[in-house]
Amino acid sequence: MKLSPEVQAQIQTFKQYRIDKPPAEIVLHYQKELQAIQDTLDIISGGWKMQIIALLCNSEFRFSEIEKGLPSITAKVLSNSLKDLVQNKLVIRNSQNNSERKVSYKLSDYGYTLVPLIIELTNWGVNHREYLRNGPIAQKHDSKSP
Amino acid sequence: MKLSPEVQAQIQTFKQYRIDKPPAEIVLHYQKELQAIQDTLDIISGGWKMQIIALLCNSEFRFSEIEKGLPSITAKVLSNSLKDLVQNKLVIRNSQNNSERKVSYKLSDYGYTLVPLIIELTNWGVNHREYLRNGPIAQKHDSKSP
DNA sequence: CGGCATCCTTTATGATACTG
DNA sequence: CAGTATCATAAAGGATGCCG
Repeated sequence: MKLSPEVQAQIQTFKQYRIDKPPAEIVLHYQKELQAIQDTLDIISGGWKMQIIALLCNSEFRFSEIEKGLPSITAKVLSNSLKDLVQNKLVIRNSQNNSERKVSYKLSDYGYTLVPLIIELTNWGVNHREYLRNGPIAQKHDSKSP
Repeated sequence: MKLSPEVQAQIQTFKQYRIDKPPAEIVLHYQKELQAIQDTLDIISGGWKMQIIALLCNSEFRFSEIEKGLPSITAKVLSNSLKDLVQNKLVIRNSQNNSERKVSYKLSDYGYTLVPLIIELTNWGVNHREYLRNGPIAQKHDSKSP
């Protein structure tokens, strides 16, 4: 686990910021944040949505291309996920010359606002693999060595 | 939707970076990233985990305090979630003087590595509420006005 | 090709009750 | 207080087949 200095600072801020109140009030104080987290997760979690979005970040894909790209997804789940994403305005469905035979999907501008989140998800996942491989001890040594 | 200049730059980078390859190869190229995203989501999604973590960021809580803090969670789900989180080394379970009557949970150092993710989840959720309220048109005007 | 309909299995969650 | 056990239900996911 190598954390960038900014992230370490971010974490330190989080750790040091303490509200001097009983738990119940702390909870109250963070209601909105917790709700926001839930809102986001409701949209992106649940199956494959985030992977689909991550794929679409990089190119426009057709239905079957996504299907092949995410090998263990089924047509039904993909279909449902895409429908949700389109409804949430994150993804744009393009049926070329009205033929249902040639449909492609791409991220909307709004969809691209998820980029920072995608980056964090990716980073953490990559780090986590490392963490699992190296064992929990690895981050013990001094991080200041040049 | 107001996006910070850095985020806008980030998004631009993402949008402009294109691999000039057929979709199948793009997919191949991103396999590892997609896997990482999935890994992360496997750990944090599924129920209430992220909210629990977000709560624990701010203080040490006892079981019943979390239960009250997340009003619609049930003891069973909380119990399972905590067990998973402890197993993934994100949360530390503290049973004071071995009495099962007084147990508290807090984030581990490793758990704190989720902070950047929590921030992004929160940000996006907050923005999304705004987006839903203002309608999708709001981000149309020039972002450079001082 | 891009799906939807159907059926079936698996998982997750809820309600309720109970224990050390 | 901090859970576990049990039962019941809902929701998600897979398999298969069909259609425009």
